[in-house]
Amino acid sequence: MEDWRKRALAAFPHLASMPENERNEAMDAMNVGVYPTGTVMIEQGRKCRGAALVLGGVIRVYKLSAEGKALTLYRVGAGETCVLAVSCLLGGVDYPVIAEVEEDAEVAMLPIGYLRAALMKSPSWQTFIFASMAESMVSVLNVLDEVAFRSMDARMASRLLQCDRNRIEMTHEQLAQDIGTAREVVSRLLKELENRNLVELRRGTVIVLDREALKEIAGQ
Amino acid sequence: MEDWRKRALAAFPHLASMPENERNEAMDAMNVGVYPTGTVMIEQGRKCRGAALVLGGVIRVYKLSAEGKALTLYRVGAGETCVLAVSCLLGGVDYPVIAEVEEDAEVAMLPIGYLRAALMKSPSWQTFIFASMAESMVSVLNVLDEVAFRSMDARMASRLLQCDRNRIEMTHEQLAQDIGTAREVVSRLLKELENRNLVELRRGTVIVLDREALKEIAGQ
DNA sequence: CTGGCTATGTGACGCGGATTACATTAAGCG
DNA sequence: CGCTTAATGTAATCCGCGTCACATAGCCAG
Repeated sequence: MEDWRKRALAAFPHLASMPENERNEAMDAMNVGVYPTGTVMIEQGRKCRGAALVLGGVIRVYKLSAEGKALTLYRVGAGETCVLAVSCLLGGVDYPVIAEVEEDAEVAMLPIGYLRAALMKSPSWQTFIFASMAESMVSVLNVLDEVAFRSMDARMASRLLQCDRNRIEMTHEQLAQDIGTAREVVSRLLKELENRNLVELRRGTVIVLDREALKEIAGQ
Repeated sequence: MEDWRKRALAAFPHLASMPENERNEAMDAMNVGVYPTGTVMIEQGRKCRGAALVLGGVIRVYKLSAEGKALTLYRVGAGETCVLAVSCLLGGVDYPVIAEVEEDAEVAMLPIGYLRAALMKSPSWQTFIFASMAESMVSVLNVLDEVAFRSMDARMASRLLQCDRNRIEMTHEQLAQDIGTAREVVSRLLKELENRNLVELRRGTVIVLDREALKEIAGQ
């Protein structure tokens, strides 16, 4: 068995639990590739050609304003798929966001035709795709909620809370692009948090010291 | 044939073009009801129990902030379905928005169980549901774009452009709830537009006079 | 260890728009 | 027809945060 197939099975339980012939057929249909950081998988307003199953690495999906301001919608990691794309594929609509590789990503592309057929006959695929769709919808709605109703410091706090091991290895500039503001604003807000001993600042990383207090700021 | 069935066929072409036995089975599974303006179909954070196919009237889907500010995501009219709900249903996630009847609505509820089965075997249903999903995703992304990147006057202008026969029968308060701002702001912006002869203001309605100029303000 | 780059710190300033606080006007109704 | 209520007009003010304009500080390569 090719190497990527093992990784695919590890990353996607629904594939693993599929009848063997069905699984092999699906995997035969996939095109696997490794894309380096910075690769733009999908551009604003372009149709895409398949469902991208991510085996490893991270893809960031974001919107870009006319003036170049960015706002991250969500990230897609191992075991996930870029469903927004799938939904647009199947619905035949343009994909109004940008998807860009953030950490070298191994991706299995499943052609739209195969996926369509699979959705008809395979409960595994159906459950998987619908669950992914719902999940990404919820992500987008959460972003919308934050952008529409919350102040920058609340958004900053809630961004800091989504990290593992209380470290975020990003520059202020990158954080700014994430939550959709200017770098100076991020610096200001972080400095304020550091003064209150809620975070520690290093060059290129933020360390969270007090999650509880940040939750308070983020607001429920 | 019951009356609502005719209306359903008229509103949903995919139903009409379905094999007759399949169609009848689907319609037998539906629960039809008329809901008056103001009925809350789905509340924030509640799971819902079926796919709502709208036969007539309008349902407004919106988000509500902690402080009570509202922001409309999209409206669902005859021939459409509230897919956000469907997506959450199928994905088993909570529905993080509110759906409320804006104009007395006749709705056919298709139980989740039936829908699941139908999606497995019926290309018609599959196409319909995926198209609806993609469409609502695009709506939400457009709202996000506006909220995140555009100024109030641009949002006002683009709101005014989505109307038929150049009339919008809403109070400033309602418009404010639509685009997520305060009533005073709407009044100010509209007055400004009236002074520039782009709209005419009556009590409870706005009349669009110059779509081209509004498009200019809305920004591409 | 030094020059040059990238990341960060910080103040000053301005603008959009939210808020407050009323005045005014139109519509509906007894 | 006057009263009541809902809708609108309009200041004045405030505040978040985006922008500009730099200063400083780590970091790596030569």
